Amino acid sequence: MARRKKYKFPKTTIERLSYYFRALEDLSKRGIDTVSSEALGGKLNIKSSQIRKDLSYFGDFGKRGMGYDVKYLLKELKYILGLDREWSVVIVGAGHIGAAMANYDSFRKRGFNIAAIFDNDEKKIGKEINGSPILPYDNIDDFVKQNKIEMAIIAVPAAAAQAVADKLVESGVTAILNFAPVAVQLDENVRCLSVDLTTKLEALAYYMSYSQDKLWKIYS
Amino acid sequence: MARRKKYKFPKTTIERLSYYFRALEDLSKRGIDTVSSEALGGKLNIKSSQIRKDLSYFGDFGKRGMGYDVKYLLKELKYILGLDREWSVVIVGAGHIGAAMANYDSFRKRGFNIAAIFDNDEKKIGKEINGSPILPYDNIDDFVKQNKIEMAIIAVPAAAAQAVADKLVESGVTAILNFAPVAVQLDENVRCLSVDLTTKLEALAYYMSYSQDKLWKIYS
DNA sequence: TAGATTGTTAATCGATTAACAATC
DNA sequence: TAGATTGTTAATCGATTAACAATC
Repeated sequence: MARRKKYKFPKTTIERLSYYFRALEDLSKRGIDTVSSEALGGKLNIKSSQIRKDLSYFGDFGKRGMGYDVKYLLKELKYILGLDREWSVVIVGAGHIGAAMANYDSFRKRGFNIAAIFDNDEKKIGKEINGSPILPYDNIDDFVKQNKIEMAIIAVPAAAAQAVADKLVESGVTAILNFAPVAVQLDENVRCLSVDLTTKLEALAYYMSYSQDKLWKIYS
Repeated sequence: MARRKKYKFPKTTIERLSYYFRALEDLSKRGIDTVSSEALGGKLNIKSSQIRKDLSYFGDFGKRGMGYDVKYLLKELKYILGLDREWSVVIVGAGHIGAAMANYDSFRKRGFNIAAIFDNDEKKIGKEINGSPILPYDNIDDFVKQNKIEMAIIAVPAAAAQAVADKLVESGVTAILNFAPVAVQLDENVRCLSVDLTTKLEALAYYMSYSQDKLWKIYS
C-alpha cells in the first residue's frame, strides 16, 4: 500500500474523499473499471483539478492518459478513510434522532456497528432498535470501557449534551458525532463533528427570504 | 429596521448567525441583557473578531464600550435570518429519517411547519406523524402548488432523490434540505443544503485511524 | 476622564482553480 | 507517434484574525 505523502491538506478534503468513494462504488457496480477525474467530477459537480489535488495528498493513484482504475482507487480510499475495519459505535439518546440513526443501515454497510443505545427512559430500556439493545445510561461508562468503544453519536437534548460528551470522553471515546444543537467543548484530541439540523433550515430560510434581491445592493 | 450593508460575505457567515441567535436566546432566557463579542465568542468557541465581522456585514448592532443589547440583536437576527415569519415545509419520505424530522419539535418552534409528509407506502398513507398527515407521493405536485410550499426535506433513498428534487422544483419549491447521499443537480436559483450522515461518520473514522500519527510525517 | 469594546482595515492564512509539463 | 489525462505548480480567490482608531 502506498500513500501518506503530504501532511497538510484542507479540512474539506476528507469529506470529498468520502464522496469519491461512494461515486466509485456506484461506477464499480455498473461495471465501469476506469474513470477520469473529469468524468468523476462531472458526476459529483466537483472540478477535476480539485479531485486530482485531493488525491495527490495521499498518493499517485492514476495513470496519465488513462485515468484511474476504479477498483484500485476504491481499495486505496477504503484504506485511507479507515473503512477497511469495523467500528463499534454507541448512540446516546433513544429519541427520534437516536432511533433513526440506529435504523440507518448505511452505517452498518460501511462497517459501523451500533453496539448499544443508551437512555434514561425506563420504558425504553430493555427494548432494542434494529437489533441494538437499549441500555440504562448509568451503565455507559462500563460498557464503553469493556467494549473498547471509540465512537459515539450524541442524540440528546442540548442541555444534556456537554455532560454526556464529558462522560463519553472520560470512558475512552475519542470521536463524537453530535446532533445536539450546542457547541460541546472538548479536549482537542477528541474529534467531534456536529450536525445542526435547525441551523440548516435557518440557512435555507435566510436564502429564501432574499431569493428576490439575492445580492444586496441597498446600503443603509 | 436597519441593515443590508455589504453584498458579499462568506458562505459560513449565515450558519454562524444562526449560532449567535441561539446563544442569544439562551442569554435572554437567563435574564442577561447585554453581551460583548468576547463573551459571546467564549460561549461558542468563536473568535470575537469573527463575530464582529459577521455582524458588520448586516449593520451596526453594538455600542462601543458596552457590547450588544441581547434583545435588540435577537430581533435583528430574527429578521435577517427570515425567522420572523412562518415557513411551510413538506417532507418526502416517511422512513426513519423523515419521521425523525417530522417529530423534531425545534423546527416548529422556529416557525417551520411540516405541512405534510409524502410517501409511496400504502401502509403509511393516511396516518400522521406528530400531527402532520402522510399523503400519497403522487399528490405532491398539487399539494405544493395549492399550499404554496417553498421548502422541502428530502428523506428518500439515494436512487430516488434526483427525481424527487426535480418534481419538487417543478412544483415551485425553491429550497431543499437533502438527506439522500447523492449530489442532486439543480437549477442555481434553487437552494439545496445536504446533510450527509455517512460522510460524517466516515470523516470520523478517518480521524480515528490517524489519531496516533495525526500529522503525517511519512513520505512515500 | 479612563476603560471597555465596537466596527473596520490590513495582514495572514487556507482552499480552489487554471494551466501545463510529464507521461501513459 | 498523437491524444488524453495525470500530478503539480503558481495564481487566484475567499475566509479568518489581529490590530487599532473610533467612540460609548
